[in-house]
Amino acid sequence: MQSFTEENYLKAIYTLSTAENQSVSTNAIAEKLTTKASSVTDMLKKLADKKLIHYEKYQGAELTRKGKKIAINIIRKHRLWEVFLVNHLNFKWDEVHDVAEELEHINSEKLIDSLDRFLNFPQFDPHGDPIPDKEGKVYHHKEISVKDLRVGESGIIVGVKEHHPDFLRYLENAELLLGTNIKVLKIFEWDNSIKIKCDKKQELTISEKVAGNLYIKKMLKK
Amino acid sequence: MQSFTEENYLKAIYTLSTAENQSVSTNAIAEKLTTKASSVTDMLKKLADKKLIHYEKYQGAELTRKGKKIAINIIRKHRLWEVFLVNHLNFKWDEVHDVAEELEHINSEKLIDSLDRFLNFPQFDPHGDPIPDKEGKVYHHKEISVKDLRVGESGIIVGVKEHHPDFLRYLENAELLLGTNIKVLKIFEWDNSIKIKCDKKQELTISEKVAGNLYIKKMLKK
DNA sequence: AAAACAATTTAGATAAGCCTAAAAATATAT
DNA sequence: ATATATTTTTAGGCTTATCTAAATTGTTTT
Ligand SMILES: [Mn+2]
Ligand SMILES: [Mn+2]
Ligand SMILES: [Mn+2]
Ligand SMILES: [Mn+2]
Repeated sequence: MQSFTEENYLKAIYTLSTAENQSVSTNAIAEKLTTKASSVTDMLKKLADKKLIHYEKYQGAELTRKGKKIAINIIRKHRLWEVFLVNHLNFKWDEVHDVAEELEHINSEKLIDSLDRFLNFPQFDPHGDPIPDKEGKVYHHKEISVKDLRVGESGIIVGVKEHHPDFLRYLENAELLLGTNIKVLKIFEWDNSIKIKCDKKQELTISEKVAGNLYIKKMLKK
Repeated sequence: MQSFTEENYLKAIYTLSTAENQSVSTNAIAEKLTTKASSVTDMLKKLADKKLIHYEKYQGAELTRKGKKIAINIIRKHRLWEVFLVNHLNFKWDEVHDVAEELEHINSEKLIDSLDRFLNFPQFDPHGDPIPDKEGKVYHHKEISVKDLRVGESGIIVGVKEHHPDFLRYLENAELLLGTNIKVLKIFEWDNSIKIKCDKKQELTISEKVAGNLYIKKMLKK
């Protein structure tokens, strides 16, 4: 059993390493957890003692199999709670993160398995992120964004890269929600903004930044 | 805002004082929280500094209005989560306490208000204990037990005094659940055990201890 | 009222998690 | 290859919540 703090470090290492799939630097962890590098060093020693990470001085940290399992389980809990909050307690997708950040540390296998069943074994959370299964298997989708589409091509929104509440509220306002069909009508070379058509209804122009943060599943042309 | 630990002290003081409605002793708190008296003294000083309790050396502790409000709110959260676990996640009433003990510390007003609405504003938890409302009002029932009935009188089970899982499982096995109608048929002077009839079905004999831990609402004779 | 006993507080430690400032190691630029 | 800059670790402290052992206060008994 490990403390909230240890769990947060493991989760941080996991999310930072999947991005690069190798050892994570002290500074990167410190930034992620808004703490100081010296605090991180202390904790890395402790996690290494517990065989939850591989750690060598100045070489950064990498999760062991055991550490990875714990990290994935916390993410599983985080995302299942987010589904609960949105689907049953009327939270908006920009409001769930902080509460889920607390709920993810509740320790009860029975609780989380029952919640999973209650929610009907969801595959994705409200942001389109995959929910690891009980055994810790995670389905990673391919991370194609609207930026990867050419004029005339279309796709369905399946997730968001950035989770900032402001971005989520922007999307909600523009009715760019998960499941929405998008067709690229025009790309403005000047600033790489993109004119799109949604679900055969509205046309709108989105910035390059927005386009890069909208994950889609590419549709076959017809 | 206060730590989990502080919240647990406040809750302990609250539950111990409603029993006697006056100041709570250091030792009583220590026993309740399975910690040492010296640790309690330290914490009482701290809670007094924060104006959450009234405390004078050697004189025990009493909640201030502010401390009481926090304590009641934690109990509200504990009981609402218990309702959720039993009614929606298929927990048995003897399985909910430990998980609720963790969930009660999650801090989000929106969360608990939404949960309350989702559960349809329940008045009682799975053990028959009253759920304080948003403003902190608690309905206390009169705490009449089966022991207070005379031969021929009857009542409906509305709660349990003791919450030990073994006791709860005994009740479940004997089908002595909330809402069950009980009529006292005979009292055996020898050991004060009581022969009762439940819901016009079975007859059974319960011990004095069981009778004293079963709260009932007395029914008018007919 | 003094002695004996019980309850409570104080003194002094410990462990977790964090911090700042300084030292050491590594990476980058000239 | 050396100097400079960056990253990381170490040293030394702080806070919270614990503990044991000793001292103090309060309560009972004789
Ligand atoms: Mn989240
Ligand atoms: Mn999410
Ligand atoms: Mn309970
Ligand atoms: Mn209960």
